[in-house]
Amino acid sequence: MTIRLMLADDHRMLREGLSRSMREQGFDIVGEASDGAEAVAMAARLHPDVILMDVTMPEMDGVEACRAVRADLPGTQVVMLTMHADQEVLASAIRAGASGYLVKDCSTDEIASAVRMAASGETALSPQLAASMLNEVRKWDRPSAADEERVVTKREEEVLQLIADGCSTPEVAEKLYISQKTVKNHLASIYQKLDARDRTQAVLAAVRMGIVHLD
Amino acid sequence: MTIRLMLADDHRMLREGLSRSMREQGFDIVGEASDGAEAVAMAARLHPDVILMDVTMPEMDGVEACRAVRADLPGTQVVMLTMHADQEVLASAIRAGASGYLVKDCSTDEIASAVRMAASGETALSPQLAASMLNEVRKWDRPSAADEERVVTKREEEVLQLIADGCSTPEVAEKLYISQKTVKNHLASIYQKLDARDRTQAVLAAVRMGIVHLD
DNA sequence: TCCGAAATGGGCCGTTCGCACCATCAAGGT
DNA sequence: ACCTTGATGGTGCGAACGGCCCATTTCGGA
Repeated sequence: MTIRLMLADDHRMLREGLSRSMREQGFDIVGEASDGAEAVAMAARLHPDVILMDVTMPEMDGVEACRAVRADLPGTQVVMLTMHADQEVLASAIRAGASGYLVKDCSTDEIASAVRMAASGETALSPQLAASMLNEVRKWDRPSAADEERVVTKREEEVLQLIADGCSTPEVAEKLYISQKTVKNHLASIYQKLDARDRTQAVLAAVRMGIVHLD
Repeated sequence: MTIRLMLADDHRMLREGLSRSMREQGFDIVGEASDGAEAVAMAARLHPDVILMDVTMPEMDGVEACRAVRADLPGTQVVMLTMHADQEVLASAIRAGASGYLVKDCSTDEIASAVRMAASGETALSPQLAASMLNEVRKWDRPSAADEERVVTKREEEVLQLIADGCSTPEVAEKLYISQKTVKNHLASIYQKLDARDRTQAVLAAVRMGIVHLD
């Protein structure tokens, strides 16, 4: 019932250090690969429970290797290791099917914990990464947090929301009890403010800015 | 240099237990509130460094209270406590300016760690929440990861993306080296598949489904 | 081998859109 | 008192749009 662990990293020193640490933690180190392609081939042969995989490797990067492994071996989980808390890479890794994502300066205990979680089907990521993701979420929110500094007026916002909800100009006019011309005037004003040239761009810009919401 | 901590939770038992634990961890518990409104008023009087705030409270919920505190007291950080790893609430809390988000069954050490991180301007969240967020990211990815089960064809997807990027029909035609008519044909096909009646609705539907991306 | 889907294209027609010009009226700030 | 802004409206024009008919070619699966 010991977890069969495989390592993939191009730095021998880190690999051997990790190997020793993980063995002490009670894992069975079944193999070590020094690049992505080798990792994929070795995994197909050894069917490890979990692979600790570096992101930056020669031949094939860790994310690609992770994708390949996940496609071939559903029973094998992949925990990514990286130098920096980069949420871009994190997103790629998640999409590639990684079960965890750790920055390299985390403790042996943390790595062991992440591996055990991965083996039991759970997901883990370093606190640093979590914080990074939170900052991302915050960034997404910034525009809509600009409460009173409205770029578009209340009425224009209503028009935009109705357009986003699927209304045409006549329908918007009907729902707001105004003429089609007024709706067009509001739209023209919106186009200027949001630097859009048609309703499609205006609605997309509004969505990006959090002015309107998709249901 | 000890951190001045305030607690806000409607359950006396939990509050007192937390108070004792945090005192043992070396924090200075300056106040305890039993609902959101009281928490906001007390925070304005005491100016704590960090508030440990429950999400579900009478009078004013934790998220609202957090928003109020963050608006009044820039120097006071808020760490949210919750029963469940609900990413909806998490997102709200983040938007309200929370510096951390913990599930209630995490250890005293974890709470203490999160409070210290918050006090030093960092952000923390429980592993459970991290996993929850990862699942969200995965979910967002599912549609695009559903490689072969594509609702729209590759070509239609290209058209949609260009429209989303701000191109008109003639411009899409030019960029794809096809006639305007073909672009219209693709769009007509898209309208059927996505149940849209114009390009605006089609693009919005595609955005919702993760088919196209906003930059 | 044949069928269907995908991708390419044409023509026609009515509607909608975006832009140009404009006017009126109420509200709020200098 | 004046001026700006927001919201309401009008006319007209040319381009774009969406729906409808249709055809051809290519390509992979039944």
